[in-house]
Amino acid sequence: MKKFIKVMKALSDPSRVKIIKMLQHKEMCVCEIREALEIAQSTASKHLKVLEEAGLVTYRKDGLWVNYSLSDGSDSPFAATMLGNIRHWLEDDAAVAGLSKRVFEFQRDTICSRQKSRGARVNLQVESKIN
Amino acid sequence: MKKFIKVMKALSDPSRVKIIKMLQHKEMCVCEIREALEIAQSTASKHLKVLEEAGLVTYRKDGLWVNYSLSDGSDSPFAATMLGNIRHWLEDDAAVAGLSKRVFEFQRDTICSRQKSRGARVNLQVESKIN
DNA sequence: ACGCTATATCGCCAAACAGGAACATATTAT
DNA sequence: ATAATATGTTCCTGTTTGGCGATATAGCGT
Repeated sequence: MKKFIKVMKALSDPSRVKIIKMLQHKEMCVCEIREALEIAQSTASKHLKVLEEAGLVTYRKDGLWVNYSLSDGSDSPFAATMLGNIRHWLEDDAAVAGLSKRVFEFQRDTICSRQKSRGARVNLQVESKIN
Repeated sequence: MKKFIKVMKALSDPSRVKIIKMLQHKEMCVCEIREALEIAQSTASKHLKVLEEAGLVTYRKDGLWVNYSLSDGSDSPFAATMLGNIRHWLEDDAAVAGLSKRVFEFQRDTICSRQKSRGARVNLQVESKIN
């Protein structure tokens, strides 16, 4: 029961559901998710922890970055089934559709300060938050 | 999204999940549910309202009693799918299994003061709570 | 080694929530 | 009409939760 409740609780928050919907399209690091949902970094991190503990997402460390992706569901049959359901669900939701359309625009190279390729800095959002 | 969140929130509480699992076996009135879960009447009533607003259960008034049963899911596709999933899930959960086994022992005739048939009063629980 | 940076964790606050007791409502029986 | 009673509603309380800022941690480049 506890595992089931954990999955349901994890899916009871719009931000977390949006994260799941975005991860359907690509692996994402925390800063990309933060940028997409326009929430604080600590908030994004906490949401991801909740999803991870429910068995809905996994992470893969790549140097400084932590790449989150949907779990294969081997941890929790509840999580596996829910991920399957949610894949089809909410496609017509305005917020979800908007994020899905823009999901490939959120790239760590342009969002975060440290750039793998030395392209121009376009991280206006980050700078404005500092002031 | 709001409807989806409502269903997930409704299923995020152990008491509500137990109610769903019991309703798989039979229609139940509030006092039977209260007795089964050992919670206050107001708490049971509130839980049922949450489930009803999520489209998971319906009620049918029968005089003084209100009989709750699982929704057919026509209101919410999310609710319909979840009810289908939960039907198989949690069967091996200790608390759920215990309730399923005893679900037919919780009868309004013996639990509540007013008896349809004028059998002996066996509502010891209610009386003890009054003292 | 040292700074820089992406992420995790901690402390805090406000809102939401589960629980119960008390009260309000509606229906039945006398 | 009056009493009895099953359920809904309204407070109140303690706990949980989502949000943020600040700090700690870990890995990279110099």
